[in-house]
Amino acid sequence: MGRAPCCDKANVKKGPWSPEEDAKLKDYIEQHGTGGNWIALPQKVGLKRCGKSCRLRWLNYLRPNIKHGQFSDAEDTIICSLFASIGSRWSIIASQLPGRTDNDIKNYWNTKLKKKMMAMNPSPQRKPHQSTLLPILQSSPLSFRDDSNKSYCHPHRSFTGSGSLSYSSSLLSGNNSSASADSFFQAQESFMDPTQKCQFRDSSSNNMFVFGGEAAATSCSSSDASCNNQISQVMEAEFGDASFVEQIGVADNHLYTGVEDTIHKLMMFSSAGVSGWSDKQNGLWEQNPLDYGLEEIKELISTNNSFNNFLFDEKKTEERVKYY
DNA sequence: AAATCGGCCAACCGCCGTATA
DNA sequence: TTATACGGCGGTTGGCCGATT
Repeated sequence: MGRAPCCDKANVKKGPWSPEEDAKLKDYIEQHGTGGNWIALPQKVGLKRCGKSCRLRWLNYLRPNIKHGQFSDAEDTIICSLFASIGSRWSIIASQLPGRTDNDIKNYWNTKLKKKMMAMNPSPQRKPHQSTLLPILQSSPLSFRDDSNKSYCHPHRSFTGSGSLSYSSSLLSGNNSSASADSFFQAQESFMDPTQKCQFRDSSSNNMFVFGGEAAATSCSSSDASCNNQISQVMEAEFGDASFVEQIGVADNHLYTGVEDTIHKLMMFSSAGVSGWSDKQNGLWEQNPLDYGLEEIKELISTNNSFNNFLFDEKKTEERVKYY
């Protein structure tokens, strides 16, 4: 036999929470905690609510340090890069944005950010060097730095090269955004040594991103330096340029290893396609993975159990978002 | 001033994996 | 071992509110 029924569905209140209900729930949890049992909680608190409803209210609204309101450009960037990598795994994405809830991010994506992206890319037939992410990156207070203090920037581009190299804001802030976009990515592609690592730091959040070179290559278990080029090809197919940024770590250690692992596997996945590997026995690939656009990749992620397992099972518990 | 529209967001719904009796 | 509740998640809905006509 199973457990007793959780609550009398006919006698639970639905709809918006009153300030009195909020206060009751908040006071109780602050004094006694949840007790690890949400279903029993409403009765203890004296609320005619379903336990699930209490849980949601607490997690999305009442718990401490919840951030409401405007998302920063840095947050936009993180959301976009993670969405591109792992799709609509809102809880994982939320784990990278302290104070934000999965519900918040989901709403923000569905109502604003997605439209922002669509507006930037009205046609699915994107031109080369037309980046979905660029305008968001453009609006971020970015600076680039050379990880090894060695200058590898293009000599004719306006970077400065000693230690902390600052990216010229003039490239990003031009009136003609598409022109500056092209300039930006052409510049990046031309100066980047594929064996080197290029990082940029979002100064507002102190998040560190890495694209290109060794960082990506060493994330690839095959130690194949071409891995990085291959992930670039995948990203190029989707974004129209090879400059899509892989977030492989953040300075404040908020990034879960599970996410890193997912991105790592995404790289392996792209690498596998190039090397001719396929998993048709499992029905995983019907075509060379490099022939998939990112939307198709995300579709695969969301619908194909094999791929889902491939991406997530190993570190499932690590990926679970900790709300407390 | 009233009606309509559209954006925003809190909350609900339903599914899935896990825990438990 | 099995049936069922629980916890968690993503998708969707519906009401509120400000902007526009």
